[in-house]
Amino acid sequence: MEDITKRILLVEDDPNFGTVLKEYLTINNYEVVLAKNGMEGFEKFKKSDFHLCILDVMMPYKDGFTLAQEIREKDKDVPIIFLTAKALKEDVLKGYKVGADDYLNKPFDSEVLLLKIQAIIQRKSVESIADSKQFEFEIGSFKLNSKLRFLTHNENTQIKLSPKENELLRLLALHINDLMPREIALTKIWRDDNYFTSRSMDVYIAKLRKYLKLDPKVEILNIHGEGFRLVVNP
Amino acid sequence: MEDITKRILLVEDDPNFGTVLKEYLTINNYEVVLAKNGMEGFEKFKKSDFHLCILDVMMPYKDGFTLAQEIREKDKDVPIIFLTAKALKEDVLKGYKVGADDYLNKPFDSEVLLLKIQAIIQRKSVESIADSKQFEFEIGSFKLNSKLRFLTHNENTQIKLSPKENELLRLLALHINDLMPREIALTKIWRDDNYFTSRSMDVYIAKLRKYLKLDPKVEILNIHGEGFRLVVNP
DNA sequence: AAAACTACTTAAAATATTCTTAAAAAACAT
DNA sequence: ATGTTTTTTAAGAATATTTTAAGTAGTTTT
Repeated sequence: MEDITKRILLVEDDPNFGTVLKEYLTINNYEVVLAKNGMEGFEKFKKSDFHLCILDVMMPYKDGFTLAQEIREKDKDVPIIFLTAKALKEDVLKGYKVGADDYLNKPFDSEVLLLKIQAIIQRKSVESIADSKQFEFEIGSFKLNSKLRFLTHNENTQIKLSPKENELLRLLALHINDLMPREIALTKIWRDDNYFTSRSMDVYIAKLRKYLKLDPKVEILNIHGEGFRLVVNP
Repeated sequence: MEDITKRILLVEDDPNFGTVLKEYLTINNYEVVLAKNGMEGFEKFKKSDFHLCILDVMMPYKDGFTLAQEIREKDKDVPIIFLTAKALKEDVLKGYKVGADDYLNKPFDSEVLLLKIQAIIQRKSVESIADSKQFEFEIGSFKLNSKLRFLTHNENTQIKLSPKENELLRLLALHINDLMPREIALTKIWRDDNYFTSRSMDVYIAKLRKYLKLDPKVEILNIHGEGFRLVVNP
């Protein structure tokens, strides 16, 4: 896990509460940018790169939901937490619809907020392993180019991969030596996790194993009931 | 992030309402155990492991509050939601005194219930982040990797573990040198505490003992009538 | 010391999951 | 439209896992 300090955009129109919360988060090792309304919040969001946004719902000019929508247009993944004084059902629903990751009613326990921040940032970074932009992998004596969809062995043998073969091998490579849960592959690649897609995946695992036979040190192990593990033996 | 479906104990004496609510929650991806009175509710609670309890307040023989108290004695953390037809202030107070996490008046909006369930379970799971995932353990000259489900001895022997073997050894390791009560393993791993699951557990203890023979300093002791103890002798 | 209960051992039976192969269906390209 | 590639479905075989059973051994209670 990378160890850079995480950057938080905090949009809160109450200046007292805003600065106190900023202080508190800063003490707890986050880098916080404070904006005092939706307008300013969006400007600051565009100018920089954040790991998390904390938005007050009730703000003059531009409320938290509208801001969230604008932010979502720019970045569909950044986690958003709403702060709100009222716990109206419509609001909570609206929030989740806009893509909230969490919801906190004021007054809230600051320790809970910290834990939530931690959990949400961590979850997103785990999820984003799969959406990583890495397209080239070394797997034993193989090289996988998952952009051009081929697998090369020792510079001389080139195997063309079908889209599914390619994505599956890439996902295995991203988790190399570690567990690649069935569920992840099914939801990311097949977009559906059921009996038949799972059988389909098995068929693809068999195909990949056939290709990978060229290097006896490379194998795909099954972890019964959990998923698969691409290992490169020494 | 674990993705197991959350288990709910629902105690409701009105059989019609009870089954409908159970259906509704099941559709929304919870695993629901329904009990039709306080007595049965407590029995079912003791036998398994739940993420949330939903208790009707007005029930013959044993009311929701009394049941909640008994549940609290067994587990001081499990979230409890009360369902009640009347919204008497004393009752609400009594409920919170017993350790309610939330209160819902019948008739209630099922969507609201879902949101509350979601929020409460999520909050609790964030709070318990500390006791979360320890996946690697040293047991004498063994190393247990309970994510990849194997037990290594002196770097050279690797033993694959089945899911139950793995969970049981992990639980023993979490209580190392200390008592690991039968009841805990049965409710956490087998999710049911009865004669047969207990016999099944014995079989697994025997399997683990066989593996652990490689290091004579490591043993699983039985504490008659109580449980087991994984000890590492000097 | 006998009775009653609890734990241990072993193996077979029952279940569940994965692997293999091939054909059918769908998607894509010419 | 037709051939090619890719993906899904199917079904039986092979494995892996879990439960059940039954006899034995050990502990506690009476």
